[in-house]
Amino acid sequence: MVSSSSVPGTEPRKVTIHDVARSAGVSRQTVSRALNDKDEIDGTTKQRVLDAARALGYRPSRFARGLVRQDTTTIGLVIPDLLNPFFTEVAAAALEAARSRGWHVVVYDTADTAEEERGTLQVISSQVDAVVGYFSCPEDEVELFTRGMPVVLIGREHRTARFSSIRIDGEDGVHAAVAHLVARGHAQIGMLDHDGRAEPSIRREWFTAAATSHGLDAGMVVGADQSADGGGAALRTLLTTHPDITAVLTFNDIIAIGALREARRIGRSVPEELAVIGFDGLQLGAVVEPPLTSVALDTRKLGALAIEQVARLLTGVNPLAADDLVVRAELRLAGSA
Amino acid sequence: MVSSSSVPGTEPRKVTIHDVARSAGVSRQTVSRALNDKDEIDGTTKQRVLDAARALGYRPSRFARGLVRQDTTTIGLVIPDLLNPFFTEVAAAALEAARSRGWHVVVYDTADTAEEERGTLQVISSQVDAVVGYFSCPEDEVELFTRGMPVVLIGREHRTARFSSIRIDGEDGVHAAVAHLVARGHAQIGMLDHDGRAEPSIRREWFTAAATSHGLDAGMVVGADQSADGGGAALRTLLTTHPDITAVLTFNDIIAIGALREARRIGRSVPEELAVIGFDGLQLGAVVEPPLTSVALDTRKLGALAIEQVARLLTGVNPLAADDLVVRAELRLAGSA
DNA sequence: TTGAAAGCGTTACCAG
DNA sequence: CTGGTAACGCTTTCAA
Repeated sequence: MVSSSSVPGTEPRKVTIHDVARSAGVSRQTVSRALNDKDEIDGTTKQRVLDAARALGYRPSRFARGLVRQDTTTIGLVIPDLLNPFFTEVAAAALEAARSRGWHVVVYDTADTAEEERGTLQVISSQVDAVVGYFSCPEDEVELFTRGMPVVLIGREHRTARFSSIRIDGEDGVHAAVAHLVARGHAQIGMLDHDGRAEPSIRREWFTAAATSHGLDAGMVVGADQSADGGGAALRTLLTTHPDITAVLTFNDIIAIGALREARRIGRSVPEELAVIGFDGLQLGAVVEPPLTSVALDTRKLGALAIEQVARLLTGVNPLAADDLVVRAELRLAGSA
Repeated sequence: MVSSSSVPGTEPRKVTIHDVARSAGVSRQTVSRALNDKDEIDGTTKQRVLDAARALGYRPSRFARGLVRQDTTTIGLVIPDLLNPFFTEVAAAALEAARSRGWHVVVYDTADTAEEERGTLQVISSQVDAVVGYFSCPEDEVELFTRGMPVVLIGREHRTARFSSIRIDGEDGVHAAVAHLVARGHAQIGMLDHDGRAEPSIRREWFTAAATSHGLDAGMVVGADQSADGGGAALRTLLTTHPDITAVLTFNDIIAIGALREARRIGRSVPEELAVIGFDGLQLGAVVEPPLTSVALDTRKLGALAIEQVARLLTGVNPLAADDLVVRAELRLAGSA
């Protein structure tokens, strides 16, 4: 697939520490000392070595160095789509948490395809010490490739989990959202769910439970494509079949933003004539008009928690139990509901 | 799930290929063969080795492996703020381009601080084969730490460049934007520039040139904080001092989106009473209402070009010249102007 | 089919 | 302050 472009003879042999040593007329040891800023070296010698190194364009091999001093930790961060603001936020949070530990993070964007995901799995184990992220393929497969390497799944809404996984608990948040709407006098509440996956989302289940507990019809749900356009289209569909709906919850903020836009287009003012509540609490929700009310997730905590668990798994001390690997979503009021 | 003993000080010595070999009663290379799916091995032996490896929780050292077969390329991607949608898009593009080459990408988010940038520079050279990204510190410093490693700067709007750098050329795009506004009858056009850096931005220079060439007042410029709120505040300031302004260009889309929101708040309809044109052409511009007209950059091309140049630098064949390392911005009409 | 030996490029540990 | 020598963990010859 990828042709390794190699013009014969152009490939310059890699300059090693040995070459520098010879060029500077010292031993490899001394070169190492000069380059690593050790004390036990004469100033003149050091300068001579440094000059030689520069002249030769020498760069130490990260592999050789890593082999001998086993102190660098690199984790692999696997996300389905960096352009999806939710994953962007999680990634940023994970990067920050990793950086504070001095870790390096290799990021893999699987483009939401099983193929890329598989490709990533194949290569990742030879590049990192642990994996954090999101996989949609069967856990067996993930386990197969990651071997004994620590794996922390983020926000995977699955029931079984052989790995550590950070669970997102939106039950209370969604309940609060529905309660809020009811308190505002809404009696017909719909939902724009996530389309695509086979089974109904767990977020929908939360909605169903909350609506039911308030004695509402929990059946006014349509699937939406995971995009703003998808949210708009879904809202249109929903209002066609259920014209008396006055409020909608959505699978996530992207869909909610699309619904917001659609509402404006069809002339229903928000929140007066249509209340909209998203899910995720993205920063993006603050730039739309009106600002989006959302069942908000603390994405920084999400990322930080994942990295924290990786750290524990890596050292083998006190890994967090499933009950502690939870991030709870909370209703965050803004202008749209 | 195997939990390694969680007693402090019990840090288990790393399992090496040697341990597996001994456990399976074979030599090290036989283990290597089994693990790497080579043909020259008996099925039974292979299974025995695999079992032993699994039982011991063996994972090959990526350093040792990398040392002996030098075939993996890892590049470092340095960005100021992953949460800034512009950099998100660039990062996604770079990831995609790197992935298509089978490269790994270590991402560093410098949080827009000189300190983190410096920290990154210190460690990056020992982790990657080349660097792509954005630095705000003096180029001398960058050079000092990156040694002879290929470095490609993205969209750095500086005049001097000792490294390869992808230049963003918005001159024609901004000219087209101003021409468009003039054609629509706008005679008072302001700009919301980027605040913060010392010198005026090059984007402002483009605006000045374009406005002047149309015989307009190019002096109606205020600085804006790089955020939606900043854009809103800046618009307010601008309209206070120049109430007759009917159109604004902005340093980037984030600021423009803030301006859009502010316009709605103060009751000026867009584009009828105030035309707004952003810069960058972010996907984000499509979800606001009205959709944002923008001098758009092809961020995918930006990322792809950077990776392409890294590839050439790495192999040493035909590196692109400065003239080819340019991404031109183009006016993309939408609803806001 | 398997094993012994020779590196890969670097740093750590002792000598001098 | 400097230089041998021995790892580090793995893969690649080359023999057996």
